[in-house]
Amino acid sequence: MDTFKQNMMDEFLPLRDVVFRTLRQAILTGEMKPGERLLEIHLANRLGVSRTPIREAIRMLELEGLVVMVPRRGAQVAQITEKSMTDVLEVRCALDELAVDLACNRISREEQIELEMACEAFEKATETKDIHKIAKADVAFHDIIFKAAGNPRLTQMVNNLAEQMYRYRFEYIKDDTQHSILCEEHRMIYESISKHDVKAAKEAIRTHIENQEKSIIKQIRLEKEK
Amino acid sequence: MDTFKQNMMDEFLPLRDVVFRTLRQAILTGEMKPGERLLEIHLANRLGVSRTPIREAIRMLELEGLVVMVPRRGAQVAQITEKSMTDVLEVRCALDELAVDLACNRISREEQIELEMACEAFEKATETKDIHKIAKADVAFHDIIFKAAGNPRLTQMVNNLAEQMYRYRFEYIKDDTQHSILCEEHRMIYESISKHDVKAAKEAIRTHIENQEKSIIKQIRLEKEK
DNA sequence: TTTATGTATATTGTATACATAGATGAGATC
DNA sequence: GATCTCATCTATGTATACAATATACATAAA
Repeated sequence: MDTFKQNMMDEFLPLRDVVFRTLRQAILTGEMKPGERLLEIHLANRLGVSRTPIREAIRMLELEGLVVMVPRRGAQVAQITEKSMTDVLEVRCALDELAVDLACNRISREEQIELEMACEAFEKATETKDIHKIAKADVAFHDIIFKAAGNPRLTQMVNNLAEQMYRYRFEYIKDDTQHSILCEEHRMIYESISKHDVKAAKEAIRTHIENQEKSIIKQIRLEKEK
Repeated sequence: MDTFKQNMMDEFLPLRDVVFRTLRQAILTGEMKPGERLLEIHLANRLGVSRTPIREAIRMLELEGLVVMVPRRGAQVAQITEKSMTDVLEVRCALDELAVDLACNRISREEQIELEMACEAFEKATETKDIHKIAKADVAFHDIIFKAAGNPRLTQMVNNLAEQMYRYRFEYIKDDTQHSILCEEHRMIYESISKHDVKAAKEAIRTHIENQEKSIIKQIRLEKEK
């Protein structure tokens, strides 16, 4: 929970936002386990703030679906089931398809270049075997697509969904037998968008997401056995 | 703002949720205009509660995109531009397509019957010319599709998006020259889903949403002129 | 006349205090 | 020994008090 201080330093934000980020991170990284209760006073003492910003942060987490409220018992970290994960992925896939569709039609010359560079940067990153770096390069690649799609609302929604799979992300990227496949998929996506080939681009992103889905499902089943 | 008492009676909810619903309704019905500030004490006095539940409700509205926060100046009702509306509709269309796609594959025998009945109920409703009734029947029809799609996450997201167009909904339904077209569209959707014809169903729902979009855009331009 | 500065005020941000419902546990009764 | 009752305790829900900051207005200097 020492990310609190980092988030604190980062910017000049209201405490609620700092708390929100801190708790979200804790949930997404698995530091706070599903079912775990979020006791307000406890968190307040822990983070050195009053209950007010804690409560406001919980309201935000609730809307994001990361915690669920039990009446008169407060908040607890939302359970993650295989079903809830495939539900999220179904939606995410549809939104990612929309994003590449729009990007095909709206991408600018500059963005095309950015996308190509991001694609290459990702390949380079895989060579380093540094999973944080790889994850970052991956996000950067997809972000350019969203920017090119020119629909902030879409971007916001996909980001929120993508975040929910954060905790499985690293497991996926760690598996370096997958790296060449990932690079290939990125290249396919980049090329189809460049050629404004909507059909191919959607196909490519779908494959990309579906592969991720398989990996995540595998991970969930593995955890369940434990 | 007297919907507050109604919401209050409705159930045994925390005040924050009552306030949330009340404010959301006020924004969606246009009672609170875009750009209007949400002054906490003001609202608290008006609704007869303290600032705490008001603040928590504002956090929720913020996440839903209905209000925007200006640092140290508080919340104001989000502006609605033609762009923001088409952004929402683009996403909504993609999600609705996903919904019918899933529904085609997952709909049960009972749900098929429900859908047929809802389709007929809608036709009957249009004959009454009672726009509230028509709107309700329309929602019911689409709700069955979401239920059949079997993805609660998807349902939640579409509902949120659909809500944002609430204020234009009535204008759309009021235009009774459109009623026969609406019925026809619903019938197309119902039949394609019944036949598990994914392609046709997606085509049908897309047409349906695009028609709505045209109507909404027209409405926005009309308001702009004033 | 314009700009800068100081002060008052309004409003958000944060902390704390009080009220109430639900959980827990001890003791009594059957 | 089991169950029921009541007291107590814990945590949330709500209200209020206090702090910090932005805005507006007025006044003074350039």
